[in-house]
Amino acid sequence: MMEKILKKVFRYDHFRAGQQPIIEAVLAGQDTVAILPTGGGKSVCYQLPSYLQPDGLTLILSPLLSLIEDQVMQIKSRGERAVAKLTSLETREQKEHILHHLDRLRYLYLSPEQLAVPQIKRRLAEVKINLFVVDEAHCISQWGHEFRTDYAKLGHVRQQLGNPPCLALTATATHQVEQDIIEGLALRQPTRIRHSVNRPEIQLIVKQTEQADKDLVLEEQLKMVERPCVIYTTTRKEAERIAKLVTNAVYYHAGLEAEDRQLIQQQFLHDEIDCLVCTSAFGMGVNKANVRTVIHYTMPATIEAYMQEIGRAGRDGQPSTAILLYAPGDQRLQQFLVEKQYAPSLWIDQVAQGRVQNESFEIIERRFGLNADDPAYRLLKTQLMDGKTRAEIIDWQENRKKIRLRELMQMINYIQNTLCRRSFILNHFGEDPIIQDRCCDNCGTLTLVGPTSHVEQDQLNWRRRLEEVFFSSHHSV
DNA sequence: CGACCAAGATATACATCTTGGTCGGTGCGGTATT
Repeated sequence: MMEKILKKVFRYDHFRAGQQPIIEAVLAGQDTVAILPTGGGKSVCYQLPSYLQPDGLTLILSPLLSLIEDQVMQIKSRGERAVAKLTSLETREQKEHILHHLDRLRYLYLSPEQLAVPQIKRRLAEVKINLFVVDEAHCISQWGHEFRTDYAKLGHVRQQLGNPPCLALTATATHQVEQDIIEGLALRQPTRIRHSVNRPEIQLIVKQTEQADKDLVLEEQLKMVERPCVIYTTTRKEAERIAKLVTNAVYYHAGLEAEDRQLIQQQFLHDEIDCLVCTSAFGMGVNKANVRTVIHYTMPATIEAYMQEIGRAGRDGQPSTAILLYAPGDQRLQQFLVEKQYAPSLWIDQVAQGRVQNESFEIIERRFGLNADDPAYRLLKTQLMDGKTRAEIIDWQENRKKIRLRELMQMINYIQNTLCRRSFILNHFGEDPIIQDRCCDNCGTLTLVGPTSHVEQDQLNWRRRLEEVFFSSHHSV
């Protein structure tokens, strides 16, 4: 029966590794955490069961509006019309229309923030929800604690919706992240389906250098690797600087206009751009099969983030390369970025004091010159509104900082480790070590090829189009 | 915390050093402003 639907609705002949047990668990009504390699056909896992159920709704929580958009389009393009999305892009009228006709829907996509809206929550609590899906579930751990706190509240919301069975999907999760997911979603004895996070097609290289030589080392490496290539930097400024330095490179970060971001991503996807220099803003949901190389000009803050980022290489299974450049002191910027996410104790005192005296946040903000858009302040505000005391907040923050600095330290350990890098990572994810060809620089089994270019001359008109975009306007940097 | 930059000081007539300010990532949503 499952195979029939797979063929008829999704036009696939066979299930891919891991899909079947996940679907079975879902159909049995079990809470499930599934760690599947990227591009492993995760959407079939939650879209298929719906056809084996007489009625009811599948809710899908997704981190990015662009991902929601893509998924809805894909579903519609295979002929399924019973799908809708609830985001800030819908008008109030559209939202009301959707909420009044939930019985006609098979799939509803939304952001965690929308699910926190009382009116939406109330309405959804009245209908039968077959499955509560959290896509890119590592966001619960990565963003839920401080950056997008609605992620951390999904478990509570799910209970308010009558405890529908839950499916959490991600490509990379340590046991700690998996634990965060289970707790964050309030799962009960979940079925855990875990595939190896190893990506055998990606060889792992670290180049230690001095700060002053970094550009040279980068250029040297670029001569030896294949394109398409992604270069990750920590700051927007650096992304722009390096994009100027590298032939045919284009930069990408969250400071660009949404249209420019979309254009650049599309051009990269269609092999019209050969080398993309970006911050961590790039990558989630990007499914490009032939990325041959990912270079980190500066390191990310965690090994999980590193795996996510290099995991964008080699989706086609062909030999690929991940190179990380490290100069002493590189971790300091990441350390700073961790610390600046938390409010200084002065703010905590000022705001907590004001709240005790029953003052509005608005008045407190004005008196102490606090910026309502500052993420650190907003986190503090959320915690106070959740009823946490000054002492609890300070304890919590100290603990979180400690955890995150420890994660950063593990990243440093990866860089300075002199044994097999792959085994180091696998161990980090709780897996057994492995021996393979094209492993890592420490194993000494690398293969490097000459540079290649997938960009044909006649495709270079992207430059013209980009120049139009950049020199005509508006874009903020 | 450190990189970067602009303004000012120093010592000399153009350039270098010092000081002080700003900035540094990821996204949702909604509010205030053009």
